[in-house]
Amino acid sequence: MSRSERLLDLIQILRRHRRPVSGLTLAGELDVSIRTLYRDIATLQGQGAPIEGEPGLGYVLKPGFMLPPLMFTDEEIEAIVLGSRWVAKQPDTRLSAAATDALAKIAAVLPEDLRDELDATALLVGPSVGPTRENIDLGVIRQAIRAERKIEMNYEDASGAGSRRTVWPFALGFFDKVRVMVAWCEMRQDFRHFRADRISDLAATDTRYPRRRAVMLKEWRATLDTTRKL
Amino acid sequence: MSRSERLLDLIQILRRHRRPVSGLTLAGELDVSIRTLYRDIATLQGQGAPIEGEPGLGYVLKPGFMLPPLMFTDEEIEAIVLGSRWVAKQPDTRLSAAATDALAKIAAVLPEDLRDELDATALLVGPSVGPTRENIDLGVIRQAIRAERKIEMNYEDASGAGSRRTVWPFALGFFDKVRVMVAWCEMRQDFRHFRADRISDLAATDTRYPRRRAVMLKEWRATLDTTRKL
DNA sequence: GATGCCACTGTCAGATTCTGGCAGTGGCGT
DNA sequence: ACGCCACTGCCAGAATCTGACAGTGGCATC
Repeated sequence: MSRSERLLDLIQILRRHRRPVSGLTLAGELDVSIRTLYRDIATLQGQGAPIEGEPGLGYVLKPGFMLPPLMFTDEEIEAIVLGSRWVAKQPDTRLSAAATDALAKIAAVLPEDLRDELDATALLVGPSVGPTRENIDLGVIRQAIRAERKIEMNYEDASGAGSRRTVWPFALGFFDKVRVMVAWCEMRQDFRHFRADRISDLAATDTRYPRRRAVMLKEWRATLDTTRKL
Repeated sequence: MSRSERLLDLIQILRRHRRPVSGLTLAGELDVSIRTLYRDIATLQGQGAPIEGEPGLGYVLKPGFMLPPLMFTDEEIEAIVLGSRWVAKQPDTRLSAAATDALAKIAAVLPEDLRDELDATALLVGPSVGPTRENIDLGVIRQAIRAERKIEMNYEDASGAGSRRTVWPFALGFFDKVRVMVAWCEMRQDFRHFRADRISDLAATDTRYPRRRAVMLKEWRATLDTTRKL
């Protein structure tokens, strides 16, 4: 196994363990000496991987994605740049910032001439359609979805009636003018769509909901096959 | 200089020369022997770089972007996935396909568990707002922008009057319901916006327009500072 | 068809890099 | 004080990379 393959492997092993892992354990799994492991960790950190080591504990990899070297065509890069610019114009500030950061990260590693080309990418996104009346932080919803946590909130349905609900969120839909949370509603015991601008007093809980996000997403999609809304 | 650095250098050198370059020249620039150069080329090709060698001519790198290993946070990947999904829903078929391809390329190099996570990314894009009446191929415009070529077309302005024009396209704006080409109009001798759904009989020419795309983009942006439309 | 140019491959000794073991430092909690 | 562990410098042996040489085959020119 070549060195670069081993480095990718190391990242995968770190991903699997969420708790800190001792260098000795890692060295064992990779079948190299502890000395080499320290060198590998240093190399990865040098490449920007957010690995942290604490004496007495071990190593932890902060959650994230490591992409190996990758080749894109002009059109593929244009598509990614355009898409990220669109996301950057969304009202969800954290997601918007992430899109900007991602582009900046890509630009940072590119040679100068390609960076200019990125900047000059001729695809632009128009302004978003007027101010949104969402008064909640979509970041909280995305966070809850990632962690598979229940959410409590007040919701005002189309008829204007309000209610407090506990839901299991698993998707977020981006429409032209409105964002919609898709969740299992404990009250209705069914999938429900919640327009973000009708949600108030949102709070993510620490309670994990009992089903897997990906499974619920699949089931919900199946129920949509006829209506085909998202 | 380490081997991996040299490989990146090699790609940059190939990028600079658009004509085929002989292996001997490349070896000279990298300060390695020709034998090593052949090995490096083989390695890059193995990593997916579209390098082609022709006996009697030399090597050419097909245009594209090579990204070195890169680390993204969860939110940054979510932003890229969401953005690409949005682009994939755009009516421009080639760009839409490129977005899908880009996502597939990223998914292909990811370990299985991360690939699943990508698929299960909980951010969805709503359907586009009804059928577009564009009867031209936006891909032709994007191609002309990249190559800095003039375009000839018929255009029907807001008042309904039609005219045949030659324009220098340098940007493409994506709004909620309509796409707009931004170009220098030879007829008006000024920047003009052209709604894609009012363009017909579009044809890219082989004539290169006399100014740089990036410069025109900058100038045009300056004229917008007050109105702030894109 | 001979010649020149060039991509491309196999082989092998020597240069270079990587690796493992060892010794030692320092932080942290028991 | 002790154990645990991250982390560093050093050095000899292992693994890899590199350069030189020899040779094949495609293509165009003379």
